Amino acid sequence: MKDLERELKLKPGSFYAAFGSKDRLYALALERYAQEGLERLDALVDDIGPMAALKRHPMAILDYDKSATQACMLAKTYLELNALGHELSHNAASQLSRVETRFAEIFAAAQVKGEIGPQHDPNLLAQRYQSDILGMRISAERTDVNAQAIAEDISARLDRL
Amino acid sequence: MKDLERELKLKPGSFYAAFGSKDRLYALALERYAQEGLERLDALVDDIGPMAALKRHPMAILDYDKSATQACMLAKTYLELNALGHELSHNAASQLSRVETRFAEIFAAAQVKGEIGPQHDPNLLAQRYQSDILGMRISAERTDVNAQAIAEDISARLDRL
DNA sequence: TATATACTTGAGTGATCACTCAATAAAGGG
DNA sequence: CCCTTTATTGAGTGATCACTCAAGTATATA
Repeated sequence: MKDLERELKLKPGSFYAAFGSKDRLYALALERYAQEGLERLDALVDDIGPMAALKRHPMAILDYDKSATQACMLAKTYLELNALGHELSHNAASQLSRVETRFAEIFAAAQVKGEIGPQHDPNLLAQRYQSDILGMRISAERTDVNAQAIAEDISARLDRL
Repeated sequence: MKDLERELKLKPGSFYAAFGSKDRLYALALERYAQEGLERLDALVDDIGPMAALKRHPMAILDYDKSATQACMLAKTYLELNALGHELSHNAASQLSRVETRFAEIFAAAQVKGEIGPQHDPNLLAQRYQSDILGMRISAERTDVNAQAIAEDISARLDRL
């Protein structure tokens, strides 16, 4: 809160008039975070098609704003607050599901275009893909792990579907 | 601390006499956590060999103590405390590296036995494997994700090396 | 200009945090 | 049995947390 007050140049009273509470603003931040991530993904799909977008997405995540924390804000929030039984863990969980659903839609689109065999379940592919990305993003925050190699491997694995 | 005092039946003074500080005990807990995980892994290797152990390990993690939090304590600690610049994030990071190193050794052993082709780098395989497991363990903490399917997929992928 | 309305201010509130320490009790040695 | 040492106790400390609110300032309307 101190950091926010300084950066936003809002005294506590103004902050609470504007946002209601720390948690309310945090919920908004979670939503925007997920929204912007999805927009970048959708832009990729529009540019290069569903399968190519899924293959490119992991590396795009690593390239995007290297200065910021690499691990997923939704996952971090979920893990941290689920353990405490905090309300906001539900927000984080539903945003994660929202992203997962979009992944599934893109896998399904790739399947329709024949880029993935019809034997695969797009929902399972999406869960595995999201799991891979969460792992990669944790790894990317470590200094002694080659996250690029992991991103490349995630992409390479999509070729073998 | 309240929880610890209640469970350990130690008043604050006794706690600090015994453990020094909250962080000192936490460091011990991180070490034990990593140690016990490695011991279960090594037992698996002894029982069924390196490659079979790596294939079985993901599902074994999900089976072990389902009542507890599924996400990796080392990863959770690292993510949470690295963001705050906290000392203990280094402890968590080095325990993660210790586990990663053990994975690499097991991959190397599998390679010696001819269960994995010689073109693979055991260190990279270990990083990707650990990343997969961290992702799986996050997914396992979500109620709407089929973590078993992810575990099976991690194993299945090892067959294609 | 006069007055009503909206926004801003920052000292202050109660709760909780990790932690301390003087007092007390228990254990061990001669 | 006394005395030294070691362990336990729990009220209390200062720091920090999210948050409040009465007072002050700016803005809009008549």
